[in-house]
Amino acid sequence: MVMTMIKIPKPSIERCCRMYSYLERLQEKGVEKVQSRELGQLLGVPDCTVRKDISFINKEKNIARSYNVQNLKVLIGGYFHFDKARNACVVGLGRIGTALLAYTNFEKYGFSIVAGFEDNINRLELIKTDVNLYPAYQIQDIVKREAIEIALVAVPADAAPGVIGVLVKAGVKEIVNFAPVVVAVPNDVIVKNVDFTQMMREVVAFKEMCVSEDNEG
Amino acid sequence: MVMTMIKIPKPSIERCCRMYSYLERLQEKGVEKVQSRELGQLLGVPDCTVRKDISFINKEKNIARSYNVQNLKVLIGGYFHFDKARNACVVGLGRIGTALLAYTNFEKYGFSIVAGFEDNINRLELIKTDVNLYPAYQIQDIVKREAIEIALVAVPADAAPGVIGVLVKAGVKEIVNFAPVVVAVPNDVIVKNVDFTQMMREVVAFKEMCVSEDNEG
DNA sequence: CTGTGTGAAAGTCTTCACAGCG
DNA sequence: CGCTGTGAAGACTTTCACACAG
Repeated sequence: MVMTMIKIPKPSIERCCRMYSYLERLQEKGVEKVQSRELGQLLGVPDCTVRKDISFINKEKNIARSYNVQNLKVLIGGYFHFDKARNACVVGLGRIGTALLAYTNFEKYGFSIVAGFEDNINRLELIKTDVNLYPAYQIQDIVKREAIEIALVAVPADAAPGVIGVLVKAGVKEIVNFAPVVVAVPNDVIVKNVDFTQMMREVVAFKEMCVSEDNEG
Repeated sequence: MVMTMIKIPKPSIERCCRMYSYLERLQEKGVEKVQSRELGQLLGVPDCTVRKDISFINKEKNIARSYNVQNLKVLIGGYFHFDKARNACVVGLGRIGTALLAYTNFEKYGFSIVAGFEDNINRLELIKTDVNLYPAYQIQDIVKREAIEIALVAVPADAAPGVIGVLVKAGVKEIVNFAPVVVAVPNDVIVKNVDFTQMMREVVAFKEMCVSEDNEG
């Protein structure tokens, strides 16, 4: 029942995601309180921006001397539904794909990789993992059967549009795309592109332009 | 001799980087002309934004009927110095690190991976690659000897601050950090964080907020 | 006195709208 | 016409600055 769907700025959403990760870490360390200043330092923004971000989400104002780590985490997590576990799959099991399959942090933070897909049947045999692997033509079936919400796409550039098309048809609405191409999708589907060459170029360009910034998602 | 250092917006820089990749691909395909509309479609922005982006860079106005792919690529590449080849290294040769070592696109687009570093000597022996590998304590020496400008950091979270500190001391000013921590650096150093869990959360959050956007770097 | 919450001001980025060229 | 280039308008984000709480 989301009724207070006040427009919250996109950069603000990104910062909240990062804040959430940081809060998890603080919680693991047993830290109980945190201030907007500290969070701001981490995010590379002033404290007032952090407070503003939180104010978009927090609709009950009890002005205190600092934030309770646990409460703030629950607030953000509840708002974006990070509290709910989600199933994901990896498509394309080359080096990047298998690295993702083995990436242990996902489980820890509420994402379960429940399937891996690969076109090349020979390669399927060779991969050692606990995750169930399937040939690519089974994407539709397995996505539905396993209630997969998120796909990590790590296929070659020329295969990406086809694969993403199939995923979208299967009902996947959240995609992280490691192939260096931009693929058009319906606008209820969110794609985040992670192109390594692109990233190196951006780092170079920012350096050339002297656009420093404390950090960046 | 950059004298016209007019402030160019950061999002604009990012779009230029993506535009550049796209222009490379068009050039490979032998396409000669491209219009702002088409570039805009790719970037998920209107054509006027593309033209504006280009106008920040382009200081000679010859109004024509479309852009020449080759010229535009040279213009952007020249401005951000993408034309110059750059040396990079990978630090941390776990799964992600070795995937990066093997990532063939870098060479193709002007980045040479000239070194890999790893703490665990046993692992060093096992990795098959053409890239020269070194134990981590040699970072300083090799960075200088090989004139390494860029580092891809793929070590565990708790090792990242230390490693990044060493890299910075060695003179590396451009870092892509795959460890899920934000590390403070001097502000002439650019760090781009690539945190997979973070990305999945952002995709989820955007979806929950119905913040669609045609695509995203 | 330290730190949060927030309306309003300032700043940044995007889009409009139209001149000008082919 | 169709498309580029761009000042100016508009939209969006961030930061300020101060009320308020402990």
